[in-house]
Formats: sequence, C-alpha cells, structure tokens
Amino acid sequence: MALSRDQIVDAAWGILQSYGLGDLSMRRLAKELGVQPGALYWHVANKQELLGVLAQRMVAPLSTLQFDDAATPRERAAHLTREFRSLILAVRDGADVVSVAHSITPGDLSPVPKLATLVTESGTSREEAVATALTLVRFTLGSVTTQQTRQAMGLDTSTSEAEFTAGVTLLLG
Amino acid sequence: MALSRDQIVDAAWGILQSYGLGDLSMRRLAKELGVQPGALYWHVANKQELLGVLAQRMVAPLSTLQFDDAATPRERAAHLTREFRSLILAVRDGADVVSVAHSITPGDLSPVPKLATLVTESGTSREEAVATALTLVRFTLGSVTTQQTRQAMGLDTSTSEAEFTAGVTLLLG
DNA sequence: TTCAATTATTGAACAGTGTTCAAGTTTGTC
DNA sequence: GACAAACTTGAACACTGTTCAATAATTGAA
Repeated sequence: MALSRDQIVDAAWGILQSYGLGDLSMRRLAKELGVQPGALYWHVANKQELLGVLAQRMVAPLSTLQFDDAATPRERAAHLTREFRSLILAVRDGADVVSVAHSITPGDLSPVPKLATLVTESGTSREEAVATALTLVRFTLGSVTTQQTRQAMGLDTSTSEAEFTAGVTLLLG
Repeated sequence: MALSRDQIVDAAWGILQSYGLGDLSMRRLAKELGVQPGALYWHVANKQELLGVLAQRMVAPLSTLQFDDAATPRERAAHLTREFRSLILAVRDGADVVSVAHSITPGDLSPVPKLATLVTESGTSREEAVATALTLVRFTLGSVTTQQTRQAMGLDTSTSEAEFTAGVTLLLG
C-alpha cells in the first residue's frame, strides 16, 4: 500500500510522544515508515506544515468539549483553559509544537475564538474579551513550555500547577 | 591578540541584530571573527550558554531603570513591563532568545523578581505577586514572539501594540 | 489485455548544523 | 632559553531539512 499523509502524521505523533521533538527528524520519520526521506515530501510540503498538523491534532478535542450546565461563562472559560493545558502537557514538547503554530496564526488554531466568546458572555466588551483570550493562551503556552523544559532537564516542577492556577485566576477571577 | 569571550558575545550580538537568529551559527560567528569554529569552544561551553549571555545583555538595562517619583507601584510595574517589551522587541528574534533562557531559569533572568516586588508593594500578597510577575513576563514573551514571527514573515503587525497594552492593563489594571 | 499517463518512491546530492579533540602554535614566567 | 599554561587549528563525527532526475508502481482508457 502506498504511503499516506495520515500515516506520516501518525508516525510523527508517535515519535513526538515517545522520544520528543528533538528526535522528530524527517530522516527518523522516514526510517520509522520504511521509506526514503524524499518520499515524505510528496505528501507534506515541509516540516513546518507537519508540525502544524500535529498542533491541530493536539488541541482537536477542545472542539467537542462539554461544559457543566450549571457553570457560568467565566467558569467555562477557566475549564477550557485548563483543558487546553492538559492536552499540550500530555504530549512531549507539546507546548513547543503548539507555540510554533500559534506564532504564525495566533487567532486561528488554539482555543482563542471560543475563549473570546465565553469571556464576552461573561459581560466583558468584545475587544477586552479577545485580549483576555489571547493573554490566557499565551500565558498557558509559556507556563507549559517552562514546565516541559524543566521536566526534560530533570529539574523540579512541583510549583508549576499552582503557578498556572494562580495565573488563570488572575485573568478570569 | 587572543580571542576573548566578550569579543565572541559582541560578534554574536552583531549577527543577531543584523541577520537574525537563523544566521547565528557557530561557523558564521567564527568566520566573522576570522577564526576556526573550534576556537569558540575554548571561551564558551556551547551555543546555549552563548544565547543565555545574549539574553542577559538584552534585558540588562532594566536593572538601572529609573521610575517617575509620582508613580504608584502598579504604574511602575506597568512601566517595567513595557520597557522589558521594548528591549526584546528592539533586537531581531529577541523574544526567541530570551524565551529559551527564561524556560530554563524562569525566576532568574528577566524582570520577574523586580516585578514581583513592585506588585507586592501595591498591596498584593507575595504569592499572588509572584504569579502576576510570571504571568506578565510570559504574556510579554508570547506577545513579542508572535509579533516578531509575523514581522519576519512580512505579515501585518499593526494590532500588536494595542493587544500588548490590553494584556498589561488586564493584569495590572 | 495492452499502453500511456498519472502517482509515488528512490538514491544521491546540496548546503548546511553543533560539537569534539589530537596536534600544533603562541604567550607568559622563571 | 626552557617549560608550562593558554589558546588555535584542521579535520572529522554524526547529524539536519530539502531538492530532483531517474525509476518504479498503479490506475484508467482503448
């Protein structure tokens, strides 16, 4: 059977999860698929595009996220942010991968639009709501990047969770 | 005259400023100094350390920053954050360079301690003040990374300044 | 079923990257 | 001048993303 884009993305995901971004090279990916590196470029424009797809896959579960009926818009926004954090935290170097995609198209990927809507519903002006959403996402990415970097270096990460919670409360509390 | 660590850092700074992080390779740096690449490793442990020194140099002016006597602690914190942004924004790929250093030692480099003190003076608990400081720095780095990435891609950055101001107001307003 | 056209893959090369290290050279001290 | 410490070279190691002519495999039409 011929190679497919999905197969490539699946294999890339596997390497990312098991060995980290540093080991996710096009050659390593090709080897994993029993193929020459050049073959990948038929299905994927370049490595950056591949990382973009991985980032999308990482945050995809957010689009079907269910909220507690009793929750206020503010609580829903906090829940969405926490879920966003969980998803990227669960993938090795997840924050790095998502950060690249986010830098290129900040409003596109990521939970920014959904967050902005929720914050608007909580009685904030649309303009300020978008700022809040962007700030939440940037803060979360920065926080998780730090945590995962320290994790990879074997340093202490015990205060990470509390720091994150404090930041979210600060922005939405 | 023998090569010195300062000479290397100066040359690296020059390349970063004129051509960006993508062009700052150890080989390119050696060529600029009229030396073989290996010679650099006598004065600098590795490239990561070099980037750390560049990051420190970038934010160094913050340590002698003067405040308006009439300014409240909150206003001083906002001023410090704006100055932090200006410094990294003024250097090509400045946010990328500082982000790496920040990820490894979050509280060390960067204006986090000073910010935390100022926020504490404004009547916030020490714990919450540290969280605010960290959030401000992470938000700023994220914001500038996005702006500089978009700049390098020739995309629109006209809303960057307003977005940044909105975020700072959100966190300190 | 044959044959052309499309789709997909190979193999090799290009132009780099950070880093190491034995062997040399330069510099400073006695 | 001799010896040691400081420094530099040159070459290599083991990689990186990406391109592209040539080749193979697959597919649809006659």
